[in-house]
Amino acid sequence: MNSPGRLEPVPRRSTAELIADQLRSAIMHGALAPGDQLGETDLAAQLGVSRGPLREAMQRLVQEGLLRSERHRGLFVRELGPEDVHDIYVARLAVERASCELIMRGNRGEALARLTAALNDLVAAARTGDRTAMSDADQAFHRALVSCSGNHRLERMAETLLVEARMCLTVMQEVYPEADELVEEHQKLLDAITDGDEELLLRLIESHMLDTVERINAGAPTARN
Amino acid sequence: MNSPGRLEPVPRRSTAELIADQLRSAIMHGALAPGDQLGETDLAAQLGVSRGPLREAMQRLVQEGLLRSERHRGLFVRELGPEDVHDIYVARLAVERASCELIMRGNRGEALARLTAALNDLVAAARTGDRTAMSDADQAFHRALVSCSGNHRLERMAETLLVEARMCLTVMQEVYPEADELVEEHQKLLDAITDGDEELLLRLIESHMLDTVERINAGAPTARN
Amino acid sequence: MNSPGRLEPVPRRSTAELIADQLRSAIMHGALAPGDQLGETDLAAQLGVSRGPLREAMQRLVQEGLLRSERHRGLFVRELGPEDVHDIYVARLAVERASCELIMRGNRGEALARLTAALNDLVAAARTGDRTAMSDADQAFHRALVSCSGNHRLERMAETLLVEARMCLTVMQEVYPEADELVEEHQKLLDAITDGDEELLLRLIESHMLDTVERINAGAPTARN
Amino acid sequence: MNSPGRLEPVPRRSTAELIADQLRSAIMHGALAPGDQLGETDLAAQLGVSRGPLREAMQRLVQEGLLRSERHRGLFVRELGPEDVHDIYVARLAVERASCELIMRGNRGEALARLTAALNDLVAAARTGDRTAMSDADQAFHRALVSCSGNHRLERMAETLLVEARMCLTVMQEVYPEADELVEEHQKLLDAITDGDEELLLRLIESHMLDTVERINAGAPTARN
DNA sequence: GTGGTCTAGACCACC
DNA sequence: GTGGTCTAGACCACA
Repeated sequence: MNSPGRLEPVPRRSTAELIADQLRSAIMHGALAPGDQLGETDLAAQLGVSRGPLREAMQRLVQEGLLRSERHRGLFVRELGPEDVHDIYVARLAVERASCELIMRGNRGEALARLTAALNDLVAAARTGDRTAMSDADQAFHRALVSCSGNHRLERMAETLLVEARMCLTVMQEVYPEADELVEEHQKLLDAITDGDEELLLRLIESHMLDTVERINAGAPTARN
Repeated sequence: MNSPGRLEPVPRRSTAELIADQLRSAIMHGALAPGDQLGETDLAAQLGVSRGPLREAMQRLVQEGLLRSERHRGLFVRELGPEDVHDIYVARLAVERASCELIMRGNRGEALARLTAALNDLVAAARTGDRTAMSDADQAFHRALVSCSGNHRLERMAETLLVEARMCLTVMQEVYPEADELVEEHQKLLDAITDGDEELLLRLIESHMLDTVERINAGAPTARN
Repeated sequence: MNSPGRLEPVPRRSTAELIADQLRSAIMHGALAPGDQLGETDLAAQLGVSRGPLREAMQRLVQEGLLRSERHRGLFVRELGPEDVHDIYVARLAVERASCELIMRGNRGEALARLTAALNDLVAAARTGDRTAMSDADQAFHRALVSCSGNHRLERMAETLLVEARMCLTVMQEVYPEADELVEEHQKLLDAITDGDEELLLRLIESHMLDTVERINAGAPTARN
Repeated sequence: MNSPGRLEPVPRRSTAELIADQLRSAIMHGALAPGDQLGETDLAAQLGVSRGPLREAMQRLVQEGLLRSERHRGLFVRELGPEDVHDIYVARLAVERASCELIMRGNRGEALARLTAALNDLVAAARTGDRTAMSDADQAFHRALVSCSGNHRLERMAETLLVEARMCLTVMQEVYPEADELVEEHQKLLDAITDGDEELLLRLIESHMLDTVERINAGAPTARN
């Protein structure tokens, strides 16, 4: 916690980073839908920047795998098919499972504090019934989970995966679980951490991921890859 | 309200502006106290910037009157005496009175909405009993009041005055009003706006300001100017 | 009041401050017109200073609101639209009205002396028929008015507002009142102070400001904001 | 598997991608060492490209975490400390463990074929005794392992992690295992896959990773992070 | 003063 | 026409 008015280094992020965040968010929420082309001129105008830094930002997203580059054609938002959904959640499982293990063997106290806070936010969002808010809180919970592992590489990998997972949900909103169910699943995860029951926790996180794949691919019209 | 993920211009403020904000906040909260000298080298290191932009930022604060420049000696945080307290609150009265008049003759609906929100924050802060939070909320209320006038020049002038007013309070915390009283005074202001009673509103804002001067200068040990 | 020949500390102002004054004056008189870009290299050469202090001076004017900063594009003289004219004069009204009140309740004698002198200068300028001289004298009268309030914050705020008001006039010279009218209006203000008629004074200062807004926005081609 | 002579689309990769590969390779092999600054002008000249595409490529590596950006200072090769070594190998463990599971439950035949080939290359490299060749073959083995999982996200994540792991080794070459040992460890992994012994395989891959962390951090002088 | 950063504008290749 | 690419030039910040 910062004492108010303390002198701290001014946080100055590069323009490319700011733009990348903006684009990532737009892709995540579906403002830029899978398959959409990203026109440089338009985007630059909308974002109030010139094409240079915009191109740098887009290359970041290409690197992440959120954009697909076709030479001399342009950049497009990557499209997701059923096998992508599976890939994404299996990869998330790998990352979050490792995070869980690290948490159980590490500083469980801090993790509990942060995750409890995240769960409270999720409950609050569930009460409003707002799908977007619920998704945001869901995502924040899992981001916190990985962050609590203390492993920056896992965090880095999770960041992209969470955005991709969100894309899956955005395209097919109808299959998102009910508010009660969503809260309950995360409550169980938290309980397992509280109880120190690692085996249970790993089983829960596995089913949490794999069930989601089932749900999405069951309900979804097949998208092109 | 922004739809999430909408593409918006990336907000990029200059380094000098960011530093100025940081310094203003530090002065406001007393981390840089009246009379303190601002060493370029130290500050630059603490803020993680080089001396160039730091000097530019400091010149901004000199222009605002928060810093005092002594040639070839350095820059110092301006000290406030009783007559400054009076000056500040009389100037605030001029600005906020004008704002009130504009609000009563302008878009009262929007003003009510924003000020009600600000009052709620103040009530919440009062419940915690945290002096700093209460001051912040108090300040935010008045900033909102002036902002609702729609007059950018009044806003600009208020910005500096609010910081100076805060400096007065920071130096002499003991005289800050009780939580109940604070909330009540602002509630009355809001009620007057709701009722459309301009005459009452102007009387209230006047006493709100002049009473504060009394309270501060009564309770305060005389500071050097 | 300085007794002539008294030895007083020479006011050694910083380079940045001197440069800022130069620039402010240039903007005020239209040598730097609204929308103009301020090239660092050129200006530094013209003023015979290096870029460092020049940048510091320009940041002062940005803080005042006379310049607008576009990141990595440069600094530009702020452009004024009709709503700016309104904002400026309403803000001036707030400041000068407060000053008038303080004068009527304070040392009216000194105020009368200084304002009478200022009015004489205005009359002299009116005789020459030189528009710039008249504007200068007009501005000096109002600066003196606010200065007589004895409130340094009001003076500080007036300083910028007077420059902005002058910019409005510079852009649209044709609407400036006739010499007779100008003198008469200020004579009335002075009379009201002499007579101690506060109510009349406030009414006069209000119409003085608001009429000017009317005159400017009526006669002026709409400028971009 | 390409049948030789088949006509396939030429992989026309963007300039930025090609440059990124070059840089990544240079970092991996230590031609660009941790802490080194990447001067735009120099690099552009050396690579025979202009600064635009170079900047785009560098932003890719920033996104990957191989470069660190300091605003207005430049880009630097990220430095690795002991805790980074741990992070990297734990993350690799998560990725490769998941890959192993997928292989055991998927198309084990193809995996065996590709991994046997990779092991043969490793053996050949071991015979030459060339450290770099051994590292290359080691890396190729693990890249193949993850690739056999068929999960593109795991592949993507492994790509960066393998480069980072290689950086760890490059900095501290002396701790790289003996040729015999290296071959033996990988032979065991292959045997476990052949035998279909998933439990053993997971234990082997875990110790393979964690032992490496031990070895590196034991033998290494503490590097700055 | 040097070098990072961004903008603006031009040219060329592809569709 | 649009995007990919590159150059020129200015601002910005560091040393």
